[in-house]
Amino acid sequence: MQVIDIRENCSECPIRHRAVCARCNDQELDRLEQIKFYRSYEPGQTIALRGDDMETISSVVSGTATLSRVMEDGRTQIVGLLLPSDFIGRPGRAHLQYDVTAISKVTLCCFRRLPFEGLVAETPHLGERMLEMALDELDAARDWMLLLGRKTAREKVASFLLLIHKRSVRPGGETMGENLRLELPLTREVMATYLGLTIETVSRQVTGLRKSGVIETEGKKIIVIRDLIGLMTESGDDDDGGMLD
Amino acid sequence: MQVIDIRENCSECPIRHRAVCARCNDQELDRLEQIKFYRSYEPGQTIALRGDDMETISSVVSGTATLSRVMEDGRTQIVGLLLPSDFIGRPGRAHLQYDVTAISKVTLCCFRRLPFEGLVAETPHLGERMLEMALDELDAARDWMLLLGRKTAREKVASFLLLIHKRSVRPGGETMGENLRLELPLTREVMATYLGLTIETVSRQVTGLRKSGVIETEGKKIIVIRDLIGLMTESGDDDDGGMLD
DNA sequence: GCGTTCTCTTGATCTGGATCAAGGAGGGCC
DNA sequence: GGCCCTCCTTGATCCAGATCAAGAGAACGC
Repeated sequence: MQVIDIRENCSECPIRHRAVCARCNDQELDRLEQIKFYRSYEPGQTIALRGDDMETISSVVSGTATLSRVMEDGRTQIVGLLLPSDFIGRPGRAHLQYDVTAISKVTLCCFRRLPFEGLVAETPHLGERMLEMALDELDAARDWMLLLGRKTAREKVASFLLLIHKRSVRPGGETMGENLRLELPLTREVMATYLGLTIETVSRQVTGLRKSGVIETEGKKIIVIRDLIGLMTESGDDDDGGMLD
Repeated sequence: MQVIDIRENCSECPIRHRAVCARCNDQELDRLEQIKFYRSYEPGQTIALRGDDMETISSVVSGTATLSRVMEDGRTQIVGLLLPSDFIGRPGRAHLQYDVTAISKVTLCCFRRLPFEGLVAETPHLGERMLEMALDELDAARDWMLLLGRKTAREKVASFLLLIHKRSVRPGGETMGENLRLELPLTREVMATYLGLTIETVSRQVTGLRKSGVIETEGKKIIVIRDLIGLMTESGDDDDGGMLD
């Protein structure tokens, strides 16, 4: 792990309008800017472990990390993917509940917890945004509960590809809606751990989706969606994908 | 559904110190008291459906309700149990994401959404408490993801009994820690829908736990925990059960 | 260039939990 | 009391996905 000295300007930050600071005005942003610092991690590196003191909380600026829970015998479930703008840690709790691991090169924008909590108390925009983000994550977690509890392996893999598609469209909005070429930020193993499957089953289902013409693969990490509607059908979700407002 | 006219006194409310209003002082409570009203529902009754306008948000005062997600072909996953003090609805979103169903007689303490949102904006204690509750629910949802994705049927049923045990101890704290006689507020079918299992598997696992001496049953709804440590072992969780602060 | 290593794919077999199919056991109601 | 009706239990069988096993690429170091 590396602490980076360069203090970049918040107003040019790539996650400025989606992160916890999204609603802050210039003055509030100044205060955050004064206490922030950056850290970065290499692929595979542990960012934090369950039970660790959470002295700092942070936002993902770039890269992908996972939030996971491990049973004593080693069985592991990823309970959240952390993509740019996602938040790590929670105010008011000193210990982390999950393991956090970088799966690509990750840069975090960090704050010491106590000063940040003070700022939240004084800055309604920050508290509101934290609540909104927590509720969005709660909805995402509950959707994932449906996936884990009731979907078939095929539906799980299709749903996962749609999730990556949905999240990869957002950043700049470029070529919006037709960004059908996905670069998976995860290995098959991470996918399996997220989907509640084994690596072999994930591999077979990707092959199955390819053979049925819904997707194409280029190497291991690139998936091209050939038939978005077909993929949505395979995912078992009702068309709308939920969320109208 | 029945709207109840009697305006009970908040300060004597059974969920006063656990619900969304837990942190409010007397003055704040007065303001809430002015806009609240009660509704009650019979077992099996639908409280709200996915996509409904959420004109009111509410807290569960008594009884048990479920939050569930249904696939087009009928497969259903319960994504949350709503016990007394739990909150239904979210500020800032007009449409509900899940179906809400009463599974016993349920009484809700309701607020119209827009006035409530106004109050949240002016009452930091309310916003803070909402954030805390949302984050607690997020942790619970993530723990459930581990259960759904990785636990065996036996572990799921044992974990469920421990969950009910944990939640049934809290209310008054009476006979704390030794409240080993559980009255299940759910049928086997609801348990199965919550655990990502079928009703037959739940039944077999309850029988299995009984035959191994960990629990005893009295009729269908009463479970007596004979060996709490054994039940924890069967649940597959590490001993501590997490959460130290 | 060429092992070495890591990840992914594919095949064969096994198994936990689903599904299909009968009862049993209360409990409410006349 | 007796008859439904609902919920639960138990047994028999099936099957999706796990597990076990063996390569096949691709990436990397030297």
